[in-house]
Amino acid sequence: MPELPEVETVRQTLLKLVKDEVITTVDVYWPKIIKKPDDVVIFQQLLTGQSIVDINRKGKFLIFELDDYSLVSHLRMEGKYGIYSSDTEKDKHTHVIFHFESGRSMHYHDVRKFGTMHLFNKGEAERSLPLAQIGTDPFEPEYLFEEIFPKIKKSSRAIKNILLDQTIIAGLGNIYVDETLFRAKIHPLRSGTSLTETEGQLILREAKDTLAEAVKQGGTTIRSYTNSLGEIGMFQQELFVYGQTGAPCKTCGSEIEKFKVSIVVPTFVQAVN
DNA sequence: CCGCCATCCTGTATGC
DNA sequence: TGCATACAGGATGGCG
Repeated sequence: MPELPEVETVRQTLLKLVKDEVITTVDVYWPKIIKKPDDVVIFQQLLTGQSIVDINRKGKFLIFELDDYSLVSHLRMEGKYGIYSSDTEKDKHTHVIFHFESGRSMHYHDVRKFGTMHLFNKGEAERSLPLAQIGTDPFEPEYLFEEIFPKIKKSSRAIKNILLDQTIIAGLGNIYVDETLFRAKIHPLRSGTSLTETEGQLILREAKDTLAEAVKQGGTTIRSYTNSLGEIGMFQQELFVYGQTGAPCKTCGSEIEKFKVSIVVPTFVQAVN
């Protein structure tokens, strides 16, 4: 559920809280979250003594830059990081705790346990899965029409599904795809092959603009999302269609209707008029 | 190569 | 009230 703007908000908030912290020990309560290395004990050993130099982001992935390693973290639907004093009890849904020399600790909390962590040697993260397959993020310089539109144009899939495909554009999920297509006035079921260059340019521009506005607002709070200070985002006030089923359209006043784009990648909502 | 689908999870909502 | 079922959703890997 956290998409690019929410992950970016977490990155900025968390960096201020943990920059230069030094990891002493790591507790892992749900080992399946740790995807690499295979052995969780090795994961814990490698992290010991590492300091957090920086936090980067690619699409929806957070990348903790340590002295010798990069820790790639995906929050999936409900993953959250919070900072506490080290004597704070873990709660039911805390699955990983990073203890710091300062006496504070960073808890990874994830009700659905879908989040993932991959630890790589420095420099190897970008060319390894999962990052290796991830496409351009709209805030990277490679976010160019001539790079991306050909990939859209050759796909027979619905444009909504194409925009959700992280190998083509990184960072969009259901919320921002729905908002982008509404703003671009492109129907979500239009096939990639049917889109004109003008429409493609419009979609890519609206995607970036929508994400940029959402980052400014601190993201969108739907259900449980908050940043690492427990703060909610404000972009939900700006939503035209996502979660607006039954509400009047902000541009034409007609009722927002919901329909399913596909079983795997559900729901789009839009106004009828 | 391409697209579809199951899988991983559990809290919340809905149906009977 | 309680139980059963549906639903939400990102990325991966397997299949046709």
